[in-house]
Amino acid sequence: MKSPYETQSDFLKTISHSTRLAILGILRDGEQCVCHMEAMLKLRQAYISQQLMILKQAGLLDSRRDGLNLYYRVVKPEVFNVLDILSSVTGVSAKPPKHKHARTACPCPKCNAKTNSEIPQALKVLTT
Amino acid sequence: MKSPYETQSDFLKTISHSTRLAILGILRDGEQCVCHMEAMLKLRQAYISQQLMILKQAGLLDSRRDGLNLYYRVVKPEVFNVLDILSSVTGVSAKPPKHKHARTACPCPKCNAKTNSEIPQALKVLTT
DNA sequence: ATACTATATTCAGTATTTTGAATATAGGTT
DNA sequence: AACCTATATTCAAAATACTGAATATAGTAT
Repeated sequence: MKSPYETQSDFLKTISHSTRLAILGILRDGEQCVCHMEAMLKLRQAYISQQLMILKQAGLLDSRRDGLNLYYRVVKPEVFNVLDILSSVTGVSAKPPKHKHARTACPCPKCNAKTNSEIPQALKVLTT
Repeated sequence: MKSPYETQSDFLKTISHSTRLAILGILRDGEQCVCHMEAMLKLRQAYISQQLMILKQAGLLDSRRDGLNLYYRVVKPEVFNVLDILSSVTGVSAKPPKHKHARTACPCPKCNAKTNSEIPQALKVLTT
């Protein structure tokens, strides 16, 4: 039904949005939960969720639940190739905001892994 | 003023349009006049001109006049890299329509070069 | 069961993009 | 100058995308 050009422009349309590009940027290093993006991007949760749905419906993302948290990841790593080329064409490389600040703000286990690991395993068991 | 993500999404927005992708596809082999695209794409001239302006204002194209004809070309060849990656990500490669049919329909000197060259140079001078 | 937490969905108003129709212009030819 | 040809511009209607506000849901813990 769809011409190749339409298929391609549909794909481009789903990623030609600054928030969605930022999300993809965050997911470069692997899966992340929604609350993490919320902290990094400083945007409302509902809004981020909307953009995640758009990316997911387009088949770019998939998600995995772990307890209360949902971790999103990029399904096709080739997407990152597009982002790379994009940086070179536009001359600007969009790095996601620094982790440091956001990590403290995001409450998910993954983001707090480092902090938690400072608690010795033996002690950790006791505190649970 | 503009964040890197905005710059990138602006670029993506200008190319995420099937007609504009088709135009870029046609310009892969080098500059072409508007009437050529008109014949290849079978779209109205005014419409193609609009899309050309969008691409030009975005800094992707430039044009050169030769007599009555205006030849457009892609300024940054890196753009083609984006198109290539795009094909691999989407799984569809968008080839421009066959030359053969269009060439006869396009009246510009460039497209009729082959036909004209069949007329011996000496004779050609006489016919002019 | 109740309450809480992380995430999703719906809806509506606004802004932007798309597309077509009509018209304008600039350069070339006679 | 008058006319033709190739291309550009303007305008408006229709379609689509963006964004925010409010609300819903699905797990989890108590």
